[in-house]
Amino acid sequence: MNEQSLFESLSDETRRRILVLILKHEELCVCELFQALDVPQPKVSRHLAVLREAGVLAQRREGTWVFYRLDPQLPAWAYRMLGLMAEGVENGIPYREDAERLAIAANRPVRCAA
Amino acid sequence: MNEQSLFESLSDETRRRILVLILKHEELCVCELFQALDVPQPKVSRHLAVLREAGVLAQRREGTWVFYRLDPQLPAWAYRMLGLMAEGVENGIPYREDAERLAIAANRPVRCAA
DNA sequence: AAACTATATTCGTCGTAACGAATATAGTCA
DNA sequence: TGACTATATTCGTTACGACGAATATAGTTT
Repeated sequence: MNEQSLFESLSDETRRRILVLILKHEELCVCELFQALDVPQPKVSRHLAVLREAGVLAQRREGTWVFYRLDPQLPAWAYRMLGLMAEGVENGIPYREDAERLAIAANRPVRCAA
Repeated sequence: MNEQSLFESLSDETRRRILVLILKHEELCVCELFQALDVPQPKVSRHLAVLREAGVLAQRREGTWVFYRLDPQLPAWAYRMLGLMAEGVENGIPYREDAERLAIAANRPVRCAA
């Protein structure tokens, strides 16, 4: 991760919305994200690529699904910064609606309890 | 301050350099800033205008000098985020050099001790 | 008033980021 | 193999941000 690409990542609202959801849910797949944000799938994929190439997100494939999570190599200060970002925005528009749409999204991958 | 303009502000390195210096020194004038960053004065003024219009910085005039400081109305989460940003970058290039150039800048306004 | 210092703005140009639309790739299952 | 699901990429266009250069404004001093 380099500093410039981290802050460029945060300058786009779609990417902040993705990050806020992932911060709260640890790991999400593309189909959960584009339904939650209510945007076209290619748009989410392009922004996920930006976040991946910036070293902010890491990906993991499982069958046809691709799961995204925070890159474990993210420096501590950056991780804490993302937490404050989320704290600052998560109660506003459109973040609250994103969380609600995620809850009712279709075809979500099954997750084991603990 | 609105969220979008805050993060847009942080996406430019020149603006981050300005913010890191102001976080450490409370208040600086334009002539201190452009000497510390080693960039043309109009460039610093333009970036200061962006930060001011974003609600990140506030200004105060004193004679011909204009001093910039953090906007006191900045939300607490944003203020703490800027602190983490500074912590993350201040030991790298070009932030460390900025601090050194500020220390030897010419024509700095006189400040009273305490 | 003129001269001087400090700061701000305008202008024209250029690079780049985001977009919708279309299409391509990867993996699964019959 | 072919159908199907999930995800990624390319293409052409458009909007916007940053820059250097030049100039304007504001305040001070004589």
